[in-house]
Amino acid sequence: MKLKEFAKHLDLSPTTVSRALSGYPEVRESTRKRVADAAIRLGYRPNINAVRLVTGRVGAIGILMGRGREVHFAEFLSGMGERLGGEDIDILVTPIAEHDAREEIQLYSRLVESRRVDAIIVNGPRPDDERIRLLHKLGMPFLVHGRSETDVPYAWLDIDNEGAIKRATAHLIDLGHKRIAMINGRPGVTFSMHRDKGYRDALVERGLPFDPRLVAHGNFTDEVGFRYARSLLEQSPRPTAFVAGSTMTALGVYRAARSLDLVVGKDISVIAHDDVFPYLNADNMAPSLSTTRSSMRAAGTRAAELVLQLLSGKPPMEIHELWPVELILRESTGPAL
Amino acid sequence: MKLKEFAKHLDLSPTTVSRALSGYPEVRESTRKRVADAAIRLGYRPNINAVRLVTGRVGAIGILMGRGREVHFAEFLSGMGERLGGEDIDILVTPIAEHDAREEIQLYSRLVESRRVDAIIVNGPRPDDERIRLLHKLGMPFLVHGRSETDVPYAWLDIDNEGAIKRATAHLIDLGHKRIAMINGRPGVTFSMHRDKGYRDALVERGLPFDPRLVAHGNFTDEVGFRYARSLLEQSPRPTAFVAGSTMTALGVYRAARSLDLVVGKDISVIAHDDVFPYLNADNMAPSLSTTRSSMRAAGTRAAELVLQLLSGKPPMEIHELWPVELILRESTGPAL
DNA sequence: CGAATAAATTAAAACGTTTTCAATTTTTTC
DNA sequence: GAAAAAATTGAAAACGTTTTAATTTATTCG
Repeated sequence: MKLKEFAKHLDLSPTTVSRALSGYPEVRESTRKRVADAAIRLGYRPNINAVRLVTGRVGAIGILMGRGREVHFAEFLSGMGERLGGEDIDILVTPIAEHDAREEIQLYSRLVESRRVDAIIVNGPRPDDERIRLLHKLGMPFLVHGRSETDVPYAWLDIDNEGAIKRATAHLIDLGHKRIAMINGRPGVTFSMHRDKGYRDALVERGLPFDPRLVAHGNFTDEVGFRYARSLLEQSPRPTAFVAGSTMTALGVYRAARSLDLVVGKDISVIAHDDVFPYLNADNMAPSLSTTRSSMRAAGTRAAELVLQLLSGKPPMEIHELWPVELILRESTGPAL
Repeated sequence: MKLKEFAKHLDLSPTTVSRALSGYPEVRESTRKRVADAAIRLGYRPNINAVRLVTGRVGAIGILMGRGREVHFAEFLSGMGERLGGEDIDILVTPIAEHDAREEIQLYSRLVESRRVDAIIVNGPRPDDERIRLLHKLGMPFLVHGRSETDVPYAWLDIDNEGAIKRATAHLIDLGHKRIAMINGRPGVTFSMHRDKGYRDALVERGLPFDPRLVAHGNFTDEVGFRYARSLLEQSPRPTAFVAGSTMTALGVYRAARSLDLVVGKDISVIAHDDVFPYLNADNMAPSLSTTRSSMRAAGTRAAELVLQLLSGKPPMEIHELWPVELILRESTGPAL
């Protein structure tokens, strides 16, 4: 059913019907009601492509899904959905093979230039990020999940990675740990660097030396956690505490400890950052895992909200949000032996 | 830059330019080249909304993301991306709060009626699935990931859950296990039922009784695995083997065993279905986990391919694909004590 | 009551392509 | 070298809305 026939049914002009449905003020209340009812009864829906052509709006937010962080991505997406539920705005996901930075830039260009989306969410930003420069240059509204030092104005939402890890590390030091290992995220990404800094600052502030051999970088997988923890624990003297990038990594650290007959919470302490995944609960781990916690899902919800603000004209520079991170102590941390 | 100006630049009609760019045969090769070059040089791209309006095609595949299976979903999506890379087809993700079946149907209707997508992928089908009936009725091309008994023709791609679990269970029986527990997926979903059947058939075929108290259903989480395994292991006599729905569930089973000082691979055996997640490797678990394996990512890639076939006119009834599942034995399975 | 104003409605012009049908140009054939 | 056939190009009509500008209808006020 098209607008024209639908309007004829109602004995109204397409104009009025269109306005009634999109809630413009200049249509009489009784008319609006009549139109709305009929639309439901007759199942009329505007052709979305026609609407998009004429309004120039697409009704979609774009987001690239890189490989290696699918879990985080899914949670974030799910959070976005929570906010976007009633909004008639879609989420356009472009999967991408992370390795190729050039391909990535091309995909962004395509997304922008073919006008497939109204706004873009950038995740995993780097200190100097070409994507941010590109989007700024092309005038596409975008929100960065995380932060960058790229010298253009941009909207962002981030958690206080530096503060969180600093606090976690300081806590371990206060427990008497002297050799504290850090299994961080991918190198080169801002949030990893923030975490590195937090770690380092805590050491320096309390007069401990910084030993680069105690710091590792990699994806947030069980495997990476295991491999690094294992090799670190075989050193002598071995670290007595670990700061891990994710609960997944912590899983690997636990496994490495077990494989060497070390008891977590006693022989070694572990704190990990927890993005709060419904299927892997820090409370449920054995022993329960001390964490710095910030919900990825909540970030997604908020990010969607901020993008909507961006789209309704709020200047990017006014959208800067830094979330504090909780430190939750459970059984995996204890005094150094 | 619009088609009109762009055409004027080239001293050609919009018609010819349009044809040249979309690769129609009736344009001279030299002209096509000239147009293509100029398009790149001047940065001309057709306005996608105009194209969509006139062609009636959207260039997007829709998929709903339910809660509780985000991990699987993300892998599947990532696989789709692999196939859709060069295709200029987007993936439209609509997150949804799983609980509400009515909401779900509404979202499908919206997706179809507002013509937001050219095809839809349905996941987590149930034996009698209203979504499938709806999509069929509305004439929207769709592919089911999994199977259903809904009485309409539809295209599907599924793995042989029944055969896989039957083989796994039979293997455990052959090892001498008599009380084998099964921690399956959500109840009411076809694949869970197929797995139940495989489990049951294996028992019956080898003359073991079926005890419903040994079967549990729930989401694929560490927590569900732990809770059920723990409570099952506290029964007497306790099960000596577990068939688990996912590696995540197996993690919970491992934990439950450890909490009761039971050794996996010795005191109890565990086989789980492995959808192959990059961040949780069955080989890396301790002990390494025996699995029935089928890559979710590969399924996504293939699903994308099948949808493309559907869109190019292949009849749904000719698209039925059942994948065999490997059984990989590792350290978590051993003879019954 | 009639003019002035406000509210509600409509006709027609976008929006930027693709595609049908017709016209033109080029190539082939005899 | 003209007629016929084939190849290439172009004009104009869709596609289904929203929005601008104009018109009609209702209300207010002196």
